[in-house]
Amino acid sequence: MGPRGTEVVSRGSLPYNPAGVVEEGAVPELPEVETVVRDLRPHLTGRRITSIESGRKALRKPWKKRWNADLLGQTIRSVERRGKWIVCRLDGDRRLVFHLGMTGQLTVADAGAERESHTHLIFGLEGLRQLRFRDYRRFGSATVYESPAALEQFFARARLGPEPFGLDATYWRSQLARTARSLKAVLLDQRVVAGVGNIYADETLFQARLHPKVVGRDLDATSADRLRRAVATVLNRAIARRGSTIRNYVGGEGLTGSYQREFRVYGRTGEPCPRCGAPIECLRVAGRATHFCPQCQPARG
DNA sequence: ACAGGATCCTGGGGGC
DNA sequence: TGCCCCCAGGATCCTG
Repeated sequence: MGPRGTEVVSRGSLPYNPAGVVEEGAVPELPEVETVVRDLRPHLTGRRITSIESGRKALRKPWKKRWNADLLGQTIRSVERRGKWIVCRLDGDRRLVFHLGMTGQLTVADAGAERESHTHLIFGLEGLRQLRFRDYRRFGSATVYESPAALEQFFARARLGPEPFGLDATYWRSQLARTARSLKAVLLDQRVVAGVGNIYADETLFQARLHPKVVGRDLDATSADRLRRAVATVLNRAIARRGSTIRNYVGGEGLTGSYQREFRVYGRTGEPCPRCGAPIECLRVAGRATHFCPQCQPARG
């Protein structure tokens, strides 16, 4: 049994409000996830989990009932980011891990605050606060790993690549040199570098002045280095703006990001390139809508 | 091994 | 007005 005052609630379904306004999240890539982590950290660190409520609808990975008992009464010791994953370290060495998928939101709210639709998990915290996980499209996940080794095994099995900051130049060049895939596909591949999604892949390629369809192994060392630096530059700039808000994405404190105002190419099809004025084009590359400037990002060169 | 495609999911928007 | 279809794109599974 957990400490006094704790409870496990798993009532099968949480209040659902189909008429409620769905606030579509931004696509959470590294800058958005980093913003959420920074926002949540002061609210979660040192807080004990006093109750857990899980909804009936399954997320990408189903929440296991036994995790309720596993986590109850445990204290959150730290909140970190790894790629697009959010990792909460608990005492007892367990890890509570979230992925926001496409539309996930992780926020701290007062226990009495209105429960919004598509809320799938609620962790009661000391001080009548709650950690809430919403995700209307349910591409996100919440998972518990029994030990740091178990979490590392999961990342290893997924072959999660290195963080995009301070990337080793030799590693980066070799990753590009060994692949026949497009640069767009390489940037989206979490095994090569962790954290980049569709928006920042396009912004990165514009920053590096490289065409998204250029094949990795065709890239010379100078261009490869330019791309490596562009990834960090673009992501850092976005973090400084608290990520991008498209429609109603909110960070962990309910605040919006502003990087979307600085998109150079993403979602700007037909608009003039901010560098040369040529109309931005949109192609399907690696299965994703891909925005680029045909003048600044020539297909060959 | 590698690359590309299908799958999951929901709401919004365009076409007729 | 309503229906149908497509689109958005994270990770992961499947196929060639």
